[in-house]
Amino acid sequence: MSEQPANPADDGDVTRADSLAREIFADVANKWALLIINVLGERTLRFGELHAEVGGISHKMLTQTLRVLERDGLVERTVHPTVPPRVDYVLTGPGQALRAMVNGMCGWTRRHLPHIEEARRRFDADRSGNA
Amino acid sequence: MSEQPANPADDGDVTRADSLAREIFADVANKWALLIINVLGERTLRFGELHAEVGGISHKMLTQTLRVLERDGLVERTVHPTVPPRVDYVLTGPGQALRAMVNGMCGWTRRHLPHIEEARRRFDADRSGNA
DNA sequence: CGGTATCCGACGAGATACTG
DNA sequence: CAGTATCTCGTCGGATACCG
Repeated sequence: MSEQPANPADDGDVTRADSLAREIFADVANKWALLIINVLGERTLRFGELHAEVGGISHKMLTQTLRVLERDGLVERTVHPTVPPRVDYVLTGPGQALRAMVNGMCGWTRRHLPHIEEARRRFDADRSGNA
Repeated sequence: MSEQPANPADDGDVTRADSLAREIFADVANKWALLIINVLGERTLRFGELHAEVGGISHKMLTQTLRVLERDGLVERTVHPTVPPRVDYVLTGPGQALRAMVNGMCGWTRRHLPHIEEARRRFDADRSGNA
């Protein structure tokens, strides 16, 4: 990520690593993935609990996003062969490291909520004036 | 954000604030917005410079995302009435605070890149086996 | 150079129904 | 209860072209 001065000597691998980083970043930098990581917090949650705690996410998107996170090794999925079935999700080490940042973002959102709300009003007011 | 125990007494405002938080979070929690905030870093950049530094973003998405960020008061847009026109973008206070977290995420991506790459290989290998 | 508008394909994402 | 499959539609997002 970030700046690559594009050293002419070491081509062919920097770019590969960079595109991979982009890919991973895209996996993680979306609304649902971040919300899931956030609610997963420290403790293990079942599929249904996740569904309830995230709120507003469809059954499909939840499984889908969870698979991506599982594939990237951010969450661990444990299937208990009981009936009815029970599946637990828990953050891995890297997942928890990421969660710290996501938590920061959530805190940021809460802290700056008034500021942003006002910024929006001003912005919207300005463009009504000279439409 | 985070857990609202849903106190039965104070309805009607928590939910409004919460949905607003969701909205803002959604504005910010997407690939392009985060990448823009990241490259904007500390210093002011022109539209064209941003376009080049982000890399892979279309003309349209750049303007579009910038407007959202401007509306939420995360970036400040300054138009110089010259010819050819020149437009500068810079992070506001809240924008810089957020950038810190985004930077963290980028660092995280770089650090865990090998781990994730391997996790992916294992995941993909496993499901080839019992397809 | 920066922004807007339009067209259009591709995927994101919900609803529903079925399996184990 | 958890997951997959299919169908559908809305929106994201790229390409192009035109204004200031």
